[in-house]
Amino acid sequence: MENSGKYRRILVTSALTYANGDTHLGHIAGSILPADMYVRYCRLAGYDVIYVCGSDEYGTAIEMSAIKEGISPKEIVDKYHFANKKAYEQLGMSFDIYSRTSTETHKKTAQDFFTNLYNKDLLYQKTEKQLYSEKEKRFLADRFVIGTCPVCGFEEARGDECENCGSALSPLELKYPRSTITGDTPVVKESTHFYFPLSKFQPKLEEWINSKKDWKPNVVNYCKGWFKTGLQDRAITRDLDWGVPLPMDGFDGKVIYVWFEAPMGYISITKELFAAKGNEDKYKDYWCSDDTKLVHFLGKDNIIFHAIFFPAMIMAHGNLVLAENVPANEFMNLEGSKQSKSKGHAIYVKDVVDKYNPDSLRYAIASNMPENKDTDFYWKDLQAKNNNELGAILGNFVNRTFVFAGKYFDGAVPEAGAYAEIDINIINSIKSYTSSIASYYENYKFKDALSETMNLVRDANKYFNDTEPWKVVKEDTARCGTIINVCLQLCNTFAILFNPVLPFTSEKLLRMLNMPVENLSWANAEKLLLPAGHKLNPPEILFRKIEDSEIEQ
RNA sequence: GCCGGAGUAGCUCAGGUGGUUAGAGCGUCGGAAUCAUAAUCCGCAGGUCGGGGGUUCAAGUCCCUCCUCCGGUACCA
Repeated sequence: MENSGKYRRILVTSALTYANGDTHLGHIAGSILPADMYVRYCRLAGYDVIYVCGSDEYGTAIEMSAIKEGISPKEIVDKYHFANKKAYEQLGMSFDIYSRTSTETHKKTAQDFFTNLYNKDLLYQKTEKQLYSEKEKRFLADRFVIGTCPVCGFEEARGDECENCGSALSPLELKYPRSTITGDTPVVKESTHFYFPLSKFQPKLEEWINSKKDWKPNVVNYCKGWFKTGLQDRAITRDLDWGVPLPMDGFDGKVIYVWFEAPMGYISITKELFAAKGNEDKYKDYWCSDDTKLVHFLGKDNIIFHAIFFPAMIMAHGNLVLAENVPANEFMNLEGSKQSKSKGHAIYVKDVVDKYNPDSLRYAIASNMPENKDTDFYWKDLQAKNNNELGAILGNFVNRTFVFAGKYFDGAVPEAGAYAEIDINIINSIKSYTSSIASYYENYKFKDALSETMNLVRDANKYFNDTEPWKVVKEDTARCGTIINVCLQLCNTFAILFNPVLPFTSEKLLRMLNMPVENLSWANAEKLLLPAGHKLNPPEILFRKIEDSEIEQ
């Protein structure tokens, strides 16, 4: 396998979920499901892999949500952290740990990181004018100031941009500025912040990105676009209450800026994972060794942080591993327009996970994953994929096989006699599919992996049709036994090959086959593991039909 | 405005370095089959590849231009 030479272990992350709202299918499609499929594949392949994720809990937007809902930031993040953690669990996401950034471990990790750079003299301070609300006693982020656009005179222009004429603005340029929260008029006040010298790292970053020949072109080109304009230094502190305080005296009311501190969550959460196992220092095996393959899964809105900012921070730090790949996805829209928390146009996991088979949701999303461009999720698509593909092709094959075994072979695996050519062909195609699917997973081609897996099931149905066991059983029971034996072996293969995308179905199938979960390994997918005489459990329906009435909403 | 991505069959999507009749799944229609959750299998039909211009023996693919959508644009993360 590809990582057996250079890499000894794999560290997979999904973009941390910002804890100011419920997670929706857009998050799942962009950064969570592809990572989960990849990780599940890696486990089956026998790799040493860990999968870390969690809630991103600091920053202005959390404070604003708190004000809006009339509760404290802590209450906000508690509410959404646990809600989202549960939602992911219900969808079968197999994080080794799903934690959060408001922990002591994270605070210490972020502060140590800051101190490390500070002691190397990499950071510098700069004083700038900002808008300050006397009433709220806080500095206002650009987007929380509105006023009259100096260019076109639009009266509702935001501090960062005028929606009317499209001009990029600074809040100091606005005429008649006011706070979007209270409406009061802010004053100009000076504040001193630490800056990270991003510009210094541009040559190293360019060299690094240019060496990545197997990255997606959209990610590479996006970065090159930033290089072309020239990277600028960036503030890494903010005047805010809700965040990680600076690890030094004399900076009261200043916290580490969330863009700088959040990605360190990957590190602190890994620490937590091993601390819980009694050896926190083991995190270093993953974060401080060159033979770790670090893979960040995320949506396109996050490319800048994972392909430029965070790598630069890691270069500055000097003792951490850089990403081996950043397979960014585009967005999954809903019924033709983008999903958005603020507009309420989204499918929240919590609202659908009880209504539908989680595997059907996973399948519908994975088979239309936005790997190359934005895609659309349609309810009728979920229904069609569930009924016409999962139910009709996979469910039906398993069901017709099990019913046959029950009816004619006493619910046990019949003996396989001499194989006919048609038997040998399907057995051989198990092997070739197993290896081609593996290579799709290795290369982050999840849609291809999935359609290839379904193709094997299509072949299986064709095999069933062509061998006509319902006729053969009347003339030649032994031959029929061979056919059903092959079909049952195929079911066992499906339990393994579908595990990355349909984990619940995979388990169910194994139960029906009366096979131990320990058998779940990629190497076993191409083996004919079911011995003759092996007793089967009664079949269950794998995918119930979704009726028209259920999706009309 | 600037940087990056996208626009391909009724629907959802694939189509490194330009090369014979542009692919798949689903849907539609026709046929076969009847073991099975009326589920399967075979076949037909369906596209002037966003518009316009150019390079070339040859363009979905390269160049120019225009339109539309998405992301970023450094203080949302």
